[in-house]
Parts: sequence; C-alpha cells; structure tokens
Amino acid sequence: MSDPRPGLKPLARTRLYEQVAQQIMEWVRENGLTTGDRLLPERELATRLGVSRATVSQALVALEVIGVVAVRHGDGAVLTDASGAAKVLEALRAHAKRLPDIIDARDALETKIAALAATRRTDDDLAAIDGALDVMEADIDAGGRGVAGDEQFHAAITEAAHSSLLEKMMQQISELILETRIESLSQPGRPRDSLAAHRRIADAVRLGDPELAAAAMHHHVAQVSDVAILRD
Amino acid sequence: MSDPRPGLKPLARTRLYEQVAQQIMEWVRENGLTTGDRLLPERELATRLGVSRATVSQALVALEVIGVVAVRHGDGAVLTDASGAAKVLEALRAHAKRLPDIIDARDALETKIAALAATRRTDDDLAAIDGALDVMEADIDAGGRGVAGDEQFHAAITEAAHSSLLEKMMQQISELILETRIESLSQPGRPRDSLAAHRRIADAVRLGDPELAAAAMHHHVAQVSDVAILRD
DNA sequence: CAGACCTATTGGCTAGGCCACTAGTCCAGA
DNA sequence: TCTGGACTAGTGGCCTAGCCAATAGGTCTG
Repeated sequence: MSDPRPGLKPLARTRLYEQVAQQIMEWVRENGLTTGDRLLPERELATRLGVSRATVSQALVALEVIGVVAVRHGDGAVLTDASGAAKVLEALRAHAKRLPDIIDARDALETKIAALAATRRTDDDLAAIDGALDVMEADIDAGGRGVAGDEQFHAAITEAAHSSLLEKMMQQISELILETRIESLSQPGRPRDSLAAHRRIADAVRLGDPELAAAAMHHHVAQVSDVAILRD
Repeated sequence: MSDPRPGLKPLARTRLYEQVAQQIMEWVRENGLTTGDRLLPERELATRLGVSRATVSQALVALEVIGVVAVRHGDGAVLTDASGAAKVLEALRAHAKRLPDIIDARDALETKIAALAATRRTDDDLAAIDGALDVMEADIDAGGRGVAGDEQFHAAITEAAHSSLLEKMMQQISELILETRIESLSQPGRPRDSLAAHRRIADAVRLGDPELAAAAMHHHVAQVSDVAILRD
C-alpha cells in the first residue's frame, strides 16, 4: 500500500478505508451478490486486501452508515437493499402529489403518534405541548393564524410518542402537511376551532388515554382536511 | 448512556462508535461550535470518553461519511456542517432501528391501510386478497408456514387501499422488518391461527367495514409482535 | 526579512489479543 | 421421538501499543 509517486499529488488524499470500501463493493458487483448475501469475514478481507482488520472495520462502518450493509455481531456483514433512504425519499415525493394520499398518511401516523404520546409522555413532554398551545393562543389573540404554534404542537406530540421511526416518517411528509395546514388555518374562524381541537388532544395525552387521544387527533385531522379537500 | 425508554428492551444493541459519534455531536452543540471549528484530538477524545482511539476513529469515519466533519491528516477534524448536528443525532438514533419502533410504525400504517381497503377495495382487489389466502392455506396444508402467502396478502391489502403514499411507506417499513428478522420470529408455530386472523381481516374488507378491518388488523399486528418480543 | 529547518502535535494504519455473540452439532433426559 | 442444554467453531467488537506521515508553528540562519 505504498504511494507510487510521492512527487506531484497534492489532493490525492484518499483514506485507505475508502479504497477498501470501494473494492468491497466492486467485489460484490462482480460476484453478483444481492440483498441478504453475506460478505467475507473481516479477517479474510483484511488479509486478501493486504490491510489491517481495523481498516476493514472502518470501511464497514462507512458502508453501514451509507446503508449498504448491516454488520451483525457474531454473524457477519450482510448486504442490505442498496436503495438508501435518499432514494426512498425521492420516490416518496414523486408519488406524493395527491393531497388525499397525504391526508391518509397523516391520519395513519398522527393517530398512532397521539395514542403513543398518551402512554409515553413525560412531564417535560407535557410542558412542551402546553408551551406550544400557549404560543398558538398568543398568536391568535394577536390576530395571527397560529401556524408556528400549530407546527410546534405537532412536533411536541410527535416527540412525546418517543418513536424515532414514526418521527422520521412524519418528517418526510411534514412539508407536504404544512401546505394543507396553512390553507386550513387561513379560513376565518378556523384558528379558534383548531386551537380547541388541539386542546382536546393535549388533554387526552395529559390523562394518558390513548384511545381518546387517537380519536381526538383523528377528528382534528379530518377537520383540517375538510377544507383542504374542498379547496382542492 | 441511558436508554430513554427502559421498559422496552433487547434490540438496543448499538455500536460503540455510534454512541461516541452522538456524544461528539452533542458536545459540539453544547459548546456552540460552528462550521470551521476544530474538534478535540482523537487521543483526547478517546481518553475523555473512555474508549480506544480506534473506536473514536470509527466514529469520525461515520461522521465524515455523513458529511458533518472533515478529518485532516496532521491537523485534526473540523466541522464542515454544524447545522447538521441535530440531523446526525436523529440519523444515528434512527439507525438503531429498534424493534418496538418498527412495530409501532407498522401498526400505524397497516391499521389505516386496512380501513382504507375496506372502503375502497374493488372486486379485483378482493380477488387478489382471496387468492393470497388460498396460497397461504395451500402452503400450510402442505406443511409450510405460509410465509409467501402472508406477504402476498399484506401486499394485496395495501394495494386495495389505493394510496400510493402509504404503499411507499409500507415498502420502507417492510425493508426494516426483513432486516430485523421479525418476519421469521413472528411465525407463531401456529400458522392456522395466523390464517384465521387474515381471514377476519379479509372478511371485514369484503364487508366494507373500515372500523372492523382496522380492529382486525390491529389485533393481528399485535399478535405477531407479541410473539416476536416473547421469543427474543 | 525570507527561507530552510526543526519539532510537537495530530491523524493513518498496523499488529496482536481478548471477549461476546451466533449458529450449528451433539448428547442426555423426558 | 423430541426437547433442551452444553459444547464448539467462527465471527465481529473493542482494546492496547506502537510506528509512520502530515501539518502547523516556531526558530535558526543567510
């Protein structure tokens, strides 16, 4: 592993683990490995590539972060679907044009999130939720539409559900949701109704009643969607 | 290094480097470091965090791959995107792929999907669903576990919901499900029971009763998840 | 003052080792 | 027969110790 030409190469700075990772992927491609197939053991990769095991390990970390492989203690490194989260997200956006779809997805996620929040919320979570409601109310009192507080509220509820996966999925569709949310709140008289609906959700979460929370959230989403659909 | 949610357990296996990366980014945020600032030397990080330098190096590789730091030989590791600090934590957390989270998400999506399928299914959809049940039953009669039919069934239900967004999200989830091998674990040695549960869902969809369908699906997911957790 | 030359500091990588986990095998007991 | 436990081989996880290479910043010299 010696640099062939020490003379002129200012930017050739590649880490060894990058080359190793590249070679591994090349090997995978050449041998036509697919999802679920197991890579060679670290020790063998190390000897075959003429590097130390630590470097191979770094390469696997890189591949793992990228999402190409999953390294399993005591078992080995297996290939996972090469279509990373980025591609999924893109596909998501491409398919997400229809508003009703967005509403369906939002209902699915937020209803469950509300139920989970009711059972898992900590006191801190509750404080955050109440804080969001205060922000929303203050804004509405001042003549605003409470958009910021609305967003903050849903973020707080999501946080209180303590489920990273659901949180991630909510983020994926959050921008899409924002549009419908703004439209809804721009209807006269809506902000007050919306605030009340949020209060009902918050109360259910406070009580720790998952079914009530889910029902309240479902009602809220349906209410908001009404307007969006009418205007569609 | 405390898990925020103790009650639920086992799959929390995180690599040390992930924790190290999280702590580094946390430290960055606490000290208000921004783009261009230099991190502590690897050796010092190692001693401060009580891990080996190799592990710190792995963490830096991960952060480098994500794109938040650039490691410069002889100089140090500098932040390239301080704004990404929050995202990193979340990405790493998401990478932990905890089983309970996946179950939560699956429940959220499939319940809604079942309800939608009940209201939107066409006759063709229904035929596909019944076909999947037939496949499952035949397989079980032949001594199999009906895995293929099971997959087919859920795909048919998802199809019947006619929501491309939810479908995409389910695809995302199913990848995770496969990775954590829930599928294999979730075969409760009693394929007949599983078949019966599927029948109940199909019947509710046939009747066009969204609430019943949702309830049946929820029960099914809960049943499957129970087994997975118990057997772990 | 400008340039060459040290030198401390830092990352890059290796070597070797021990431990923990996984899966398969085999054997004893119900 | 079948279940469950012990054993074993193979694997990744992480550590210790060390040397090499690059960088930055000082100091020395002309």
